[in-house]
Order: sequence, then structure tokens, then C-alpha cells
Amino acid sequence: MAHWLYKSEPSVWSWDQQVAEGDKGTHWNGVRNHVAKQNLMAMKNGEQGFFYHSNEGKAVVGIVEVIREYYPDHTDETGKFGMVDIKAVKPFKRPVTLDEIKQQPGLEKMILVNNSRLSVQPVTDEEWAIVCRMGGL
DNA sequence: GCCAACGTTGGC
DNA sequence: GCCAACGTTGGC
Repeated sequence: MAHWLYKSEPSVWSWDQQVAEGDKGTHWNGVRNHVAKQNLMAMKNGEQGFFYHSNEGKAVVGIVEVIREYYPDHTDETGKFGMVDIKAVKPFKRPVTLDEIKQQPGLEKMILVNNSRLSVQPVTDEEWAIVCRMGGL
């Protein structure tokens, strides 16, 4: 199973808001980047990902899961882009900050570190295990 | 608030 | 189809 990382500015959509949606989850819309789109299209139901707060906090704060696979994003007037639905699974016992990720051996290749602008990213199994452990899970 | 990195747009 | 100009993102 693949793993993912979703970036969101807390002022736009925060982890707390995601948790408040419960098991029905919410659609992850607004992606307008083709690499991010490819990642969205590759996602399968049940695959988990990190929820990352960009800008403010700059930390991985919890784990989410895909509950609906790629479908058209009706807010995209060009019709080119789509979205998936995700729900919050569990919070980290403690947030894992970008600083810590940068200093952690084994995470040098994370896209978060190397291409900070990509909003939906794949995470390798190794990276997943390391970051989960750092988050106390 | 600044600016580097990246993507997109549009003139040629 | 190239590339300069512009807009956006996100770390600092």
C-alpha cells in the first residue's frame, strides 16, 4: 500500500477541521497541479497519508485515510482536475516538525524537504515508518 | 514581508 | 515550440 502526504495551510483547512468531519471525511479539492493530480489518481481506498500543516506550524500532525478514489472536482471550471475524499484516522502524539524531518537520517529524500511546493506527495514505506515513530505512533 | 523555486501563460 | 513574464506557494 502506498502512503501519501497532504499539505494544508491551517488558516484554510486545519487538522482540527478535518477531525471534526469524522468518518464521513471531506473532499480534498483545489489541486491545480499536474504532478499532484497524478498522485491523487494513483490513490486507492484505504491508503493512508500524513496531514501536514504548511506555513503555520510546519509539522505533520496526524494520519488520514482515502475513503473515495479520484473523481472530478466540480470547482474546477476547466474540468481537468479532480479530487479524493479523506478522513482523519488518528492524531500524532506529538507533531513532527519540518526541522526535525530535515535533521532525521533517512528522510533526506522526502519530497517535503526537496520540493516544498508540491501539495500532494508520495511517501515511501521507510519514510512512513520513521515519521510515525517520531510522532509517537 | 521577502524572495526563491516552480508552474503557467502568451507573444513571437 | 521556445522562452520571458508573471503568479503562487511556502520556508525563512
